[in-house]
Amino acid sequence: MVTLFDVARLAGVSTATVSRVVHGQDRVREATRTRVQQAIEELGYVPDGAAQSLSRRRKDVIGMVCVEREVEPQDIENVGLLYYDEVLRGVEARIRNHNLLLLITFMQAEGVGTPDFRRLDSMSGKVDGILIGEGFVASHYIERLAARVPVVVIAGTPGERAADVVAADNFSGSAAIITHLIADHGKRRLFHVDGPPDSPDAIQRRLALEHVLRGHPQCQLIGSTQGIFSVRSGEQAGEELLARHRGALPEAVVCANDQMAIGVMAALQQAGLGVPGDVAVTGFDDVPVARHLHPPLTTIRQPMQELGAMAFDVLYSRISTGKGESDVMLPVQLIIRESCGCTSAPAQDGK
Amino acid sequence: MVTLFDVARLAGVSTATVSRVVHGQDRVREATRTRVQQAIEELGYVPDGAAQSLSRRRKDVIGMVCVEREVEPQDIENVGLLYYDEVLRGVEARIRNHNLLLLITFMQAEGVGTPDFRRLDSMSGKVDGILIGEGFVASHYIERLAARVPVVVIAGTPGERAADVVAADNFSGSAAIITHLIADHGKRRLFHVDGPPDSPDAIQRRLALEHVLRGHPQCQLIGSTQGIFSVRSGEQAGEELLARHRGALPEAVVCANDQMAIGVMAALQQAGLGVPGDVAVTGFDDVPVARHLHPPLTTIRQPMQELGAMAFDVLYSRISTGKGESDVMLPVQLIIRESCGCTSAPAQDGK
DNA sequence: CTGAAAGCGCTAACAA
DNA sequence: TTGTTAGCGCTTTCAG
Repeated sequence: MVTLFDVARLAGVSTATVSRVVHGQDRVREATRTRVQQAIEELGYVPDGAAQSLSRRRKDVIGMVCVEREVEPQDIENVGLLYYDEVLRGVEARIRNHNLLLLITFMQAEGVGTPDFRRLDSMSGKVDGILIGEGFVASHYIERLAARVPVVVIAGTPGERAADVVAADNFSGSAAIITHLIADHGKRRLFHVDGPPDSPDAIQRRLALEHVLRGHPQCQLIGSTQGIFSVRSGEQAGEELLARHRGALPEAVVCANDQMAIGVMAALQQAGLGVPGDVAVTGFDDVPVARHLHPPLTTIRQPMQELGAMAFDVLYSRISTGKGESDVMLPVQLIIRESCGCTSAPAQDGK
Repeated sequence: MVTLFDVARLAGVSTATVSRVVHGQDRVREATRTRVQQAIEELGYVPDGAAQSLSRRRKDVIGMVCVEREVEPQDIENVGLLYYDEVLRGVEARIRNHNLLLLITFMQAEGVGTPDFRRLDSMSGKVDGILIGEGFVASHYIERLAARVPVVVIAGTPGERAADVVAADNFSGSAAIITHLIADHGKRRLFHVDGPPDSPDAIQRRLALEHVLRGHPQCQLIGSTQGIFSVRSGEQAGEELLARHRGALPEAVVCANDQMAIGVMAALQQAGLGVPGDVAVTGFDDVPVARHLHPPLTTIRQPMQELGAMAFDVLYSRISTGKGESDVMLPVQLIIRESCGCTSAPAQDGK
């Protein structure tokens, strides 16, 4: 391995000088600089990250934990992936600008057992701060991490003790889409495909549903079922709905996310039902494929990239200044397409 | 920051002993061990990764470079994401078993300019080995990295000088799907939506197309256009096709990947054409949503997770033993659904 | 403008 | 079984 020392010897200077030219900060005589640079080039020298981190007391690496709910590892459906993709993009964009690197790890939501635990600890020793990709990691867990490095939870429940939280305004979004169904389409009989009970996002969305229904006594929730945010679980929800309410179908199925909406639509169409003709369906998130579905999915756009970017900003500010904003909420947007019963997508769609 | 030394002092032992109990390898008297563990617990000690790496001369981190082609940063369509998701899963599964961590970075394919270059260098100083997520990074680039750590290229062109290459059998897959179109559906007039010119995958797939056509003189390629593997570029390809061949449509559109097939189908359907009624369409990759499209997409399944897993295995073997397999090719599978004109999906579909 | 030298926190001989 | 100690490669005062 080529070290600073090797370069220094070849260039006939001290390691301090080499370090200076590598970082371009301090003033070094032009002649010396070029000589050193030649040596660096010739040797193909690249500084050792571990040594730098140790010496600088700073890793220049941010950790991101992506929590997965998947139970059946063989299931082809990708659960939270589309979600993380987008969040990740937002984070990455920022990371790049700050010349940091991203250390990433996936974790099972359940089985918060020893192995995953140890992985997180190990991560916490290699990064300057940690982003938790979804807010349903146990608080004591978070506290343990936060004892070592700053932690920001994305899509978590505001009020986390040891960490900052950045989330989208799920409540308003959910209320908006349900109100659209009721007020603009006159839907009365609703069916709800809920998300996992421990998901802060799902909780807010459900609360909004209940809130809106309370304001519209003429409407009723004819049934509901719980999924795990995956396409497959949406399909199952659709089948269950069919089995239970074949005789008197709901007028609209409100899904807690797009993936499940995809599954529900598939199940409905499989059974020969038309969407939105026979039953309207709505999602939440506006994943990239939502607009390409048949019919295009009416949903709520979460600013997922912004979520990632904002989470990073908060984390970075904690890291560098020690200060941050403990609870940030980002606005969402109703995206009207056709699965709700609207006939053509208004300009809101964005393109 | 809590250090080994702090723990040692609190427990009344030397740092070496603490190190021993942290790693559980060496023999330590039971009483001492518990005393040390209590101290660790009390202080919330977690070893510093940088110091460990420096001392052990090993980072326990694998780097992964995801190359993106995206030109317009504002474009909502996610280009290679679905692809990387799957590959990443394969890699992650292995990483996890080996108790390593994953350092990940995204890079623009174009603009192989200074900024990205520096990011890669910086990564190479923080990892034990690097996985390049797609094979169209310039060779001299790869060589530079490979001078420091082992490098494995996923979906690259076999024969890379400085690195090992792991790829799917694109040629056979492409040949199989086109042959299906010609032999089983009697398609004669084909249109090709090609991938980026510098993509090894796209090159193999195109070569297979030419190869098959050569064997079927009665068939003709009525036109072709080049996309960048994104949904948007597929849409544009579809529009272009429509503009150029409205009068005499092709019988089938062969797309170099699923994303573009999605775009093509959207454009065709937008124009009132039926798929596969008026025009058959095929993809390549079998991304998770392929089966949920309308019609379900006939495509080639690349074993993407296996690609990632295999790439990791090769890399790991290079890292630990210095030996590896320089060119590995994984088999692919024809997935017949409905977009090719078949009426129902045979059992091949997998579920 | 450049060099010498003291660590950063941990590991791993080697001694005891 | 436990302690001592010499680094790992780099940054950063502090002198010169």
